[in-house]
Amino acid sequence: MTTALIQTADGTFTAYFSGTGLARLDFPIGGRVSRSNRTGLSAQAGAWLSLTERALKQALSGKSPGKWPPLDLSAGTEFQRCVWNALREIRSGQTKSYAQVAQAIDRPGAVRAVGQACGANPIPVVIPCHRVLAAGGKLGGFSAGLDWKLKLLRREGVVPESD
DNA sequence: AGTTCGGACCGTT
DNA sequence: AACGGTCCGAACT
Repeated sequence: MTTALIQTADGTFTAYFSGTGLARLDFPIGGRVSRSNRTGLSAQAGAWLSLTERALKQALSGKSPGKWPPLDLSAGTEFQRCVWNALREIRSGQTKSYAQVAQAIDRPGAVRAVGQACGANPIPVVIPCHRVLAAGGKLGGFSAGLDWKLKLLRREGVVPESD
């Protein structure tokens, strides 16, 4: 896997590319300053990086991200990939509850497992785990920090209920 | 209305 | 066997 840094107004993300596509995206980690490094990438990875960079910046500003590179979700279990695919169908500005997602993948009752799967999502923002709220439109949790979840949602025009 | 509590549910480690 | 990014109903303020 090759890694590459992506600078945005919100910090420096880290992207991981396998031979199949974008496999992982990390939120900025505090305090390190480095510049995007494109050297040493295969032509294909370079192209994917360009796509990722452009789409990520669009997504972060609440606009339509356009085309993402192919995603490599092979690290996940079958159930997790199922959930992640369902998440990708939630458009910007829309939200679903964990129960609704469970419903959508035809496993009502697997509500908590869905929560787990969301937390295991390797490609946040691209796979919009932040658009999944708790019942009643309440914020729910977020492994990368609730501040991120709020920030992303508000840029898409979503205002969660306060409990 | 709001709050707390308890149990049921299911995939992962 | 234990833990979640949950949910719902019951039983209280």
